Amino acid sequence: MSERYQPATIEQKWRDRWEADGLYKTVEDPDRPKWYALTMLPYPSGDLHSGHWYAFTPSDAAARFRRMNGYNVFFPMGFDAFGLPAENAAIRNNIHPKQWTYANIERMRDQLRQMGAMWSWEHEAISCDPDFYKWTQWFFRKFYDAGLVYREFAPVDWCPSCNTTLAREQVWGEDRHCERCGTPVIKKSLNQWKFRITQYADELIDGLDTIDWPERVKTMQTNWIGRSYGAEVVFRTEKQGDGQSKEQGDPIEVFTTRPDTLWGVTFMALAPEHPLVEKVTTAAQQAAVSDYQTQAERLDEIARTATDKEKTGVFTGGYAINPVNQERIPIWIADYVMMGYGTGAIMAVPGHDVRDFEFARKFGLEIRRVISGPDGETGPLAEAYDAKNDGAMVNSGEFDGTPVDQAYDKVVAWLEANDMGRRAVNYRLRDWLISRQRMWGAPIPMILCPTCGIVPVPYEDLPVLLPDNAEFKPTGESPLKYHEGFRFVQCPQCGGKAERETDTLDTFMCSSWYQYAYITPNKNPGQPPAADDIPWDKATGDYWLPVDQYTGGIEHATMHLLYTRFFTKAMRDLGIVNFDEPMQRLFNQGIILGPDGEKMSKSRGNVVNPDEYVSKYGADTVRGYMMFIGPWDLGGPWDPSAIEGVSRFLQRVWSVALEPSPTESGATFSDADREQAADAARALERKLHQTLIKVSDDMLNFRFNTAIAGMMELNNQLVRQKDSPVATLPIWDEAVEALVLMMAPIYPHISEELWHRLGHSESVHLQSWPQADPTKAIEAEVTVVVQVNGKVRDKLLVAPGIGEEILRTQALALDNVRKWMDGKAVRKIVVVPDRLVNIVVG
RNA sequence: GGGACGGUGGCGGAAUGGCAGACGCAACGGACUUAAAAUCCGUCGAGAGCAAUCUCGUGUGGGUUCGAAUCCCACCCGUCCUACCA
Repeated sequence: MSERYQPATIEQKWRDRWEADGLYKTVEDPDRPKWYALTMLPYPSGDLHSGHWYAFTPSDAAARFRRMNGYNVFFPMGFDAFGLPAENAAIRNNIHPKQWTYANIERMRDQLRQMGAMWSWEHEAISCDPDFYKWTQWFFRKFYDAGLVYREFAPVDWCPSCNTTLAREQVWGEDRHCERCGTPVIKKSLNQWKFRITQYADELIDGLDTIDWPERVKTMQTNWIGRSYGAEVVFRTEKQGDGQSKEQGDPIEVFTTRPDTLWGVTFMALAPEHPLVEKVTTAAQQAAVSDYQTQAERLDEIARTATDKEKTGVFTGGYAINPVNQERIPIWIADYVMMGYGTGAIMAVPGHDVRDFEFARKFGLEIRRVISGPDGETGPLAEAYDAKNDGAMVNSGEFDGTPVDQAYDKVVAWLEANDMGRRAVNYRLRDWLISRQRMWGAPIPMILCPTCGIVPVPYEDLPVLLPDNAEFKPTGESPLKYHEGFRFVQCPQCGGKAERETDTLDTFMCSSWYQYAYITPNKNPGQPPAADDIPWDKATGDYWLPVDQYTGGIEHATMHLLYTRFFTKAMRDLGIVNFDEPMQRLFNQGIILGPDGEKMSKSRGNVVNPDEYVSKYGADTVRGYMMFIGPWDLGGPWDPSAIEGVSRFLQRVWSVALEPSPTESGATFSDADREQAADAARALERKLHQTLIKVSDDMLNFRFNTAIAGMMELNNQLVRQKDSPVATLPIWDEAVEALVLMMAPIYPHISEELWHRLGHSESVHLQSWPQADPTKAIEAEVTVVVQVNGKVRDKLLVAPGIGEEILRTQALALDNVRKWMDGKAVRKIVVVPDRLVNIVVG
């Protein structure tokens, strides 16, 4: 009797051996197709949790599967190590964020190794290493030189709890809260650095067609960028003082998606903070307007309750002239107009826009119909009519009668010809705000000189190092501002006294290029990054890039996944890479929940610590369980009892593979037994090849749950025949070995142990994936269902590929079928070969 | 308000136009055991029947089809995303 499966005794042994043998070291090999498999890197928070196991172990299985299928796989790992938790821990425990972070990395590296994944640790990259962030700063500098960076004094989103500004993408939900801590953001006006991501808006949408990413992410990015086609129309304000005058004053640009409704404009509305408000407001309305502006500003500062959508606004007393018909229309201010979208001013068409309609009705403004109804109605409107497909223009002068589907083109052409406006595209996307007022990030390599203005730190002076002795006071300004040695410098241009920028870079900047850092991490250690260099060894990068398969959570859909695409496009334009998209394929795994089906959280007390399960069942069982719960993209609750199933499966495989064959145990078989075994052997061979087909397909498509089910079925068949003469035949060993090979990607330790115990000396992870022979998978007999009027009444056991005529005849001869036909006339017989016969009578 | 995804046994799920419930968990019955655990064998959608077998059954209602969990239409419910986007 061989001993039982004891994961504790084999798992550590094999991990040590793999490392000693350099089994997972990456080498370039021009003879094999390359495969760059990348998993979103973790933040070194201190402990590996269930979510890490759920994200990392299936992606490891997929990478291992590729490797067994002949790919030269690059599978690196690293740490996204800058960021707020380190700084908060620093404040709490009075320990430098650097110490806290590196201690956590040590700890997490050990925990990660327990997973038994095939990461090539020699390519590890850590974003807070100076040899990493010198390149992050280099990118900032390159982008600055290319005109993709600018500094702007403008209102920005500020998280009062994190004490820093946030990018638009980091502000979530209807209450506009901080993505990290949940605190509602407020507005502040500050000098901030931004990336011109909007320059790439079109390409960021259109490029989605060229990559194999989930539709969901593509939709989210497309909506986030929010491209809409329309027109810019220039209205002019009426000069102050003379109510009758039609003289034109200041231009007010508006963006509209419906230029064909221009004749229905009955008022204008400006965002409360629109710069022209001051100019158009009359003395009589000044007090009311100021009050409203103060109130609107307060609304930004208080948590917004967007549920209350009652329209508010105030008349400025000013008027504008509608360029298409010279009508004089009142200018209002209203907080439903956003300064951050379009031009911050709208032409209001109450007849055909719900919001304008509500506003007009509340304030008694004119509601005019300029598009006829679906049945040609031209009468007054009881509600806003948003005509898109039917109707025609009315009350619109020379355009009356133009059908709406032609209206846009005709009106825009006319506007352009008469210099009143032009075709325009508008985006919801804002430029990426990258300044953070915190110290645990890469310093922005800029110097502000009273004489020369903004001066970038010269390449040869990079990196701008973070001081190890900075205070970490969260004051709302970067703590680096209080570090005099850091803050005060000589201007590199004039040599005079100057100050460093003390803000640091958004950590999303580090993760925008980390996939490139893995290629040759920490290139030229200790050396400044040269302007004409790139952050990795070019030849190695040419071999591995771009990423073939990326996996990670969907929560980054409009943050990291958008930023890294922007980065790659900007890099391409700088000649750093020669492709358009950083990641060819993307798979989003789901979220692992607590046993109660709720998101795991300390406050709920439903956090599952994977380490407990690893020490009880072993890493292989936990890996298998993660993949067996259900489809990987679905996630789901951690069910502590269901893990038993995977554990039992591994136990059974262990004994099936290692227990002595029946004859070795002293059993004897008669000739008759052996004859019967021949049939059973063919059945086993069939099952084996059917399983190979199924599991190969499932593994390729991340369907680990059904792949595991397939292996369980094969193993169940082996268990049933363990004591029969089949277990003495060559097919038995073939099936057992193939099962062990199929298990290798998901269960790397036990498969290695079994492989060696089965008499092999080379690692199972260097073997090729077992190939299915489709001819051996064909069933000897298939069950053909016989239906009468669509209901199953009997079954036929026939040889596969049998002719339709024979099937028809045999089906009609069945007793049960004749009974249900009840002597009625046959109207039709549907035959699907190898599947069913349906006899339609009546 | 808009968008996406989903709704199948007690539970996780399988089946993407052709035998609904693979695989696993839980439960129940049995073997082994002094006993328990572990292991092994068996049962396991609901209802009727001694049985062969029959009826019903994939959120609800309709439709297409010889045939629908699967395709189409309408609705209900759930989850996530997004939101005064002009």
